[in-house]
Amino acid sequence: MVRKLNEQTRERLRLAAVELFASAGFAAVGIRELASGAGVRTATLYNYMSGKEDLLVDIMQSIIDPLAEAAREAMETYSDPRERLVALVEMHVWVHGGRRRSTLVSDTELRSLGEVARKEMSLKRDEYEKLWRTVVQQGVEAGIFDVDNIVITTTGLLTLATGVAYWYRLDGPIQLPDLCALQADLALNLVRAQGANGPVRRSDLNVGPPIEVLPPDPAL
Amino acid sequence: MVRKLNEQTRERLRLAAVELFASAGFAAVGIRELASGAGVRTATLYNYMSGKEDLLVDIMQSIIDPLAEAAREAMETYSDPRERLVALVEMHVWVHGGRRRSTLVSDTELRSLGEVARKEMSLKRDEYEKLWRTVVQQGVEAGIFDVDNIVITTTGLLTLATGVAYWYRLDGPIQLPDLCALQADLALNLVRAQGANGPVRRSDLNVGPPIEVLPPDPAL
Amino acid sequence: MVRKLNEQTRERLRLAAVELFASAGFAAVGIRELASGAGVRTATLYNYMSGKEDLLVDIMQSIIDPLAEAAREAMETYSDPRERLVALVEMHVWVHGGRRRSTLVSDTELRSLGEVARKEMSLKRDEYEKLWRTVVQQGVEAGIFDVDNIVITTTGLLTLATGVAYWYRLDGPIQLPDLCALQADLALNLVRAQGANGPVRRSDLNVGPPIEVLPPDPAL
Amino acid sequence: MVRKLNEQTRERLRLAAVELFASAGFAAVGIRELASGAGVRTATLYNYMSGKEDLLVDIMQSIIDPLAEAAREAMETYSDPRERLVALVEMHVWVHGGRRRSTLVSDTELRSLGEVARKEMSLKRDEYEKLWRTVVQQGVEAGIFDVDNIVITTTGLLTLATGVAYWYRLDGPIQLPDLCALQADLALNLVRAQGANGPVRRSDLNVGPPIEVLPPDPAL
DNA sequence: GATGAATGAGGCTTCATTCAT
DNA sequence: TATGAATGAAGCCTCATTCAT
Repeated sequence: MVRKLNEQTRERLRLAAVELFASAGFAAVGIRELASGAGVRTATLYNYMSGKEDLLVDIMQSIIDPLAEAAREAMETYSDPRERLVALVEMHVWVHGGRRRSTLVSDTELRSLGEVARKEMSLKRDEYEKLWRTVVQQGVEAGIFDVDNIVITTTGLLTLATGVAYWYRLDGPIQLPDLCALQADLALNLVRAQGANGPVRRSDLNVGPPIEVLPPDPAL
Repeated sequence: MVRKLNEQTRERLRLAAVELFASAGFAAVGIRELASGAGVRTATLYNYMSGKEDLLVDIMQSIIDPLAEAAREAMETYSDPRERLVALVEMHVWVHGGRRRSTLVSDTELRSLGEVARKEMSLKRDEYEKLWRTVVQQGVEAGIFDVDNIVITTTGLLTLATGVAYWYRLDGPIQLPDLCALQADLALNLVRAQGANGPVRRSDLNVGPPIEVLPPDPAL
Repeated sequence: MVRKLNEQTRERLRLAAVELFASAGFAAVGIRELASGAGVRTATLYNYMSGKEDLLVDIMQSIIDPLAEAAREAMETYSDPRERLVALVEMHVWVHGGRRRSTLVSDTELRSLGEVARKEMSLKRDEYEKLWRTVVQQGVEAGIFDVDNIVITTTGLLTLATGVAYWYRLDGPIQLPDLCALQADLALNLVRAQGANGPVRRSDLNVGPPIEVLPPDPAL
Repeated sequence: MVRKLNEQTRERLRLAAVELFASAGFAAVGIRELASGAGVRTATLYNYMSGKEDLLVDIMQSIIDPLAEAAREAMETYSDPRERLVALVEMHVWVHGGRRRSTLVSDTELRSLGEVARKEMSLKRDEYEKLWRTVVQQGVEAGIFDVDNIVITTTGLLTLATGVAYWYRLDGPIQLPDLCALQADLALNLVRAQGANGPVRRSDLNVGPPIEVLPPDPAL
């Protein structure tokens, strides 16, 4: 029954880290702030981590692994490049909108990692992005995407979908599923996706609701 | 010709600051690094600045003011919302591609500023973004942009154009003017810009070359 | 009995601060000296203070509050202005002679305080001095003090009694109680205090031994 | 004609030093402040001094030498210990009231001097004080001073007369000559100076106006 | 598991001073 | 004479971390 307190502290630390890293940046956050955010003394932190970087790695892994997993799921669930694109965008936005702080940190603080961790994360990220590029390519080859430069456009798609982390608020006027749909349409616009009769929109496609990776959490 | 030693140091400091802030983040850069980057001792730095934040403010102003100026020029030069959009995107990309480090810092480190400077910069940025929103609105009202949500789309346009700072290299395979055109087309896609016979591309419009704000500099 | 290490350090720091500030002046004392005086490294100091000024404030409060308290006691214990004056002088000298270093710092370093603390201390000091002035006035009004200028004379009384901090040594030839009596006589001289048959001396009055505020400490 | 500028700077520097040292203390004053007080850059200061301590030494010498000189004059002019005491007090007060900042520095900053200069100044000061003690002793031996402890009383006399530097203002309500007379009376009180019919006051003695050492200067 | 205490290293900044011009 | 530029040393303070309790 004593272990309950324990997990509370661990959880508060996680939250504090996400909140602080997201708002001030990893380098600008001191362990004193982390400790007071978690309601303990600095020395206590070292029962929960071996160093500040641990916290950062945890945050990143909490994002990047589910994201990769969900991306694979999207690829398996759909085969039409337009549907695949929509699914990718929507699960990406789902995570970036639903856990904006964590994804912000994840997207921003690669440089703050030590060499080992950085390489590992970079690899994962590259693989993830390759999936997206593949889909764009498939759309182009299928003649249903009209794209000048595949690399730039893919980057644009990712940039666009990632951007929601910078401004979206779960408790704002827009519901997360609606945001997903809106961003999916933007993505289809970007690649000039074509349907039977001209430009295609999300609502024209046979795509289910967003894959619900990671429950949204306004604190994360 | 001897009096230049001074300006050389100042220039080297500027370059070092941009380079270091861009790659490691303001908070993670120590003044020792800045000093050695500028080829002087730390005490010497204080002949050129009153504090580390000075360097950051300088960088930001070097970007944000020219950007605002060029945006105003774009608005005056063109009246068609599609042309205006293209002009905005192209001068934005011109700067973000041509001075990627400075713009990266400018876009990322607002939080590192003290309260006074932060407010000032925020104001300027807000005004700048309002210009973009106005153009989108005008396009929608004119029936030539097909946009679901003006705010989200405007944010997307800015995100997209700003994103080039994260990956574009002046010395890479793509020429800056070409990048501008490509990004302009992406923007037109995003708003589903319409011409006489369907979707419009940059090449369909009567827009001159990008406004050449700030000469590109691979070091900046 | 092991838990005292802590208080030992704190005490050593207090002593070092008093000693150093008194002999070299607040501004001339570096935290390195304070640290080595306390037998710790500089970083350790900050477990015991939030800044150098803390130490100064502590010293001042250790003097000024007991002084005010004892002054009030003197006023309550006696009603005859001559007796009151003697009591004030003696408790003042008791403190200034018994804790010369602390009082020296207290009297000298007001200017080294930040604005907030300075104002607070100034207020307390002003109130304290007002008590003295009141006693002089009462003596004049009762016709037992012969004083040309009340303000100047009061200042002189305080100057005189405070002055012992500059030269008295607890371990010198003069005992603290004797010093008190001597200074009391000087004070009576200064105001030309009159008794039944001419000038009055301390031994003519019905005054008990000095109020023993703060035990004397040659280190303080 | 160019030398005029020169002397202006030297003079401004002197004034700035006195003003700053008096109000903040030698150790707390930086050469930047001295420079800006003198209206030049820091490097320029070194055309007028060989180090910060020079300024302090100059200030002290400007006080201590004239003081000693005037003390000797007082001893030569008068022979009655009561008159001598009055003359000493009045010229001391004349200087300490007329040049309060300089005397403040002079009395306070001995500790800030290097060993060599400190010893020299200490010697001068000791000699000066010895003169005072001599006078008190002579009064006691002549049976016209009633003093318990010669050393303590002498110290008290000096403390009292020196004290004016801490509060007197040339531009306040009290004229300097009046202040001298008031303080002379306080001194006579302190030693219980006797005349033909009881306690003696300054006005009972045959003493001329204060020796006018050093013209008063509110800036000094 | 929690923490008080301590610390080496380094944070940013100012110090007094020198020197070439 | 005046100063812009540079600097080693030191200023105060915070950093992340360890360890005994």
